Amino acid sequence: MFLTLRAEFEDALADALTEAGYPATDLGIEQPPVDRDAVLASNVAFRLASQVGEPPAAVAEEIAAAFPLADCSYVGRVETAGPYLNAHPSERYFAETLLAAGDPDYGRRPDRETSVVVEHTSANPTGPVHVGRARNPIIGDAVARVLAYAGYEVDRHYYVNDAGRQMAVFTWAYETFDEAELPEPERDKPDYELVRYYRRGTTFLEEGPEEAVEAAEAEIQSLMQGLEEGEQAAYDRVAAVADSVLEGMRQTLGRLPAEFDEFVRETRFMRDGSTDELAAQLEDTEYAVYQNDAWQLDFDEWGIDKNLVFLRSDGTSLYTTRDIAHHEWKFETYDRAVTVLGEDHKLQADQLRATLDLLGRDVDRLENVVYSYVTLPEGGMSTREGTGVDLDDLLDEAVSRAREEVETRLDDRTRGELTDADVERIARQVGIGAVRFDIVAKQPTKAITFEWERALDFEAQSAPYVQYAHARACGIIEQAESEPAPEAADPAALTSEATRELLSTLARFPAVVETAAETLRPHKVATYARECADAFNRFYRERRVLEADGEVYAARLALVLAARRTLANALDAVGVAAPESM
RNA sequence: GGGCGUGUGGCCUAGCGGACAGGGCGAGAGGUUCCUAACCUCUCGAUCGCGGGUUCGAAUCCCGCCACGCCCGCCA
Repeated sequence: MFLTLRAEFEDALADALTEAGYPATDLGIEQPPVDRDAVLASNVAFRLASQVGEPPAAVAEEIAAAFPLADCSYVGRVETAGPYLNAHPSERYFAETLLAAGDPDYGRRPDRETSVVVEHTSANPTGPVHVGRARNPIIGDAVARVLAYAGYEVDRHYYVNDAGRQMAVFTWAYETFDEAELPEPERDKPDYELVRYYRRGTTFLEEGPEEAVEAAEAEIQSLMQGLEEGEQAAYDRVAAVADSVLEGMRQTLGRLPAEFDEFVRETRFMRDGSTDELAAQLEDTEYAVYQNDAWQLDFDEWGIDKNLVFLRSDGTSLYTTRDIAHHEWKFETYDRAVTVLGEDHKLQADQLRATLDLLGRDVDRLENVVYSYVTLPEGGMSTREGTGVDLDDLLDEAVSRAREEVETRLDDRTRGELTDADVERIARQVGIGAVRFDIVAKQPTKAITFEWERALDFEAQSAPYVQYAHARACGIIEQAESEPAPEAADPAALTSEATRELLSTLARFPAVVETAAETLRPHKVATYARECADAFNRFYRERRVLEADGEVYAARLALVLAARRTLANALDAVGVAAPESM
């Protein structure tokens, strides 16, 4: 509803400006501060005043007088406040918001008939997912969800780097070392079991006797060569390791939840010949240079002073070469491609983009979401070195703390009994939701230092805060004597500031989804969910629903339903569960 | 050295050209005969890293500097 109102205000304001004899460019539309009950405002008067040489407030008055209010159905009133022009909503705006927000699909935008692939996580399958990497699946999944809400057809991909040296080392280590000489696995899961070989192998290569290391290196080299030449046996050996580890990682990521439509293997683009084809194509471009026996691309024209080697002197391809072939495939298959990647991959991403550009692809279809890693107070996390906090441990701890919370509240409950299974489910929704929300609510480019207490705060501004507001709304509806009936409710019965403010907040949800999707910033939805919970909690404290009568009761109950839907969908759009009771 | 990113009360964070910079944590004071107090209300606390500039107007844009992070491999 807000989107419609904004469009209406823009048109009417443009008309008013023309009518008053001003140019209708740059309408200066903004959101007024929270303490104003206007929904939209314009600051055009500032600019026009300096052009015309009149005081801004006088110009604002002039525009207000010319404002075609009669043509508007959602803008009910326009007022000046000094130099500002404030638009107040009509009763119809509130009525339609109440109706729209009661829909289970509230916030979902119409189908755009545009497919987009969101690639995220794509961590090398070397071991358990640790918290340092956890931002990627959480942001990635939220980006995918927000895009889906905004009307895109979304596929989620995990790109598996199964062709690199790391995986060759891992495979060699797995085939070489005996389980008997390894420590006990930290968990009974394939990723935890296998990472022991990987750690053992890398340690051996660093510290082992020179001759043995050389022999190992030869074996690793031959494995990589096998992959490059398309030997089935080589693929099978690597896949045996990669698939097992990946399965363990998939289980952990599924807890967030972060699920994938497809695990796209790097080796796929070697086996189908597309990497070789691409390399040949690149050699023929005017940006290709042959230096030091290796084929490279020169990106001066793109302002990148670092050449990209796309064929080694031995003629083999590199990770980035394969990734370019991978992206050519994405471009053929999807309308848009979004990649969520760590800040350390930025240069590579810029080179990838430049390469696609020089190949004549429309690189506007490719967008990146870049995030910084989560670090520990003492430094970064590493799978190879085994430093860091495993995501499984963080989630377990979050769930267990949430369970304690639920259990201490059990005695104070006034509504319904909870079974043990309910308690467990709620603990999981709340605990994992808290971790997830904490990450998704922050701008990805900001660095995060991991601290248990901060990651597991269940109070204000957290997921549980929003979830709690949702559960309250559910509680009211559950105990109401009649079903909420938005179509029969009259918002005129909603008179208090708190009710009006809540309704105004709910009205903005579709616009928030739109902006978040456009800018690929799911944290905007998280911020909004918090604002919704704030508005609902204030309403909850000030106005009783179940004790009201007649029109007021019906209107408030409809408002509660609207808030419930909005809160549930805002949480869903960032991938946080919305329990009906907690 | 070059490139990219970040710098907002003690701590975390929103805002990224417009109305006195919003929240939360923390500290303090209140609030439940009433729909779940994981809540609400009030108080305390900010040279928006520093210095210039553009503008009627700058946390927001430009330039310089400082601090921190990341990258600058025929690794991934």
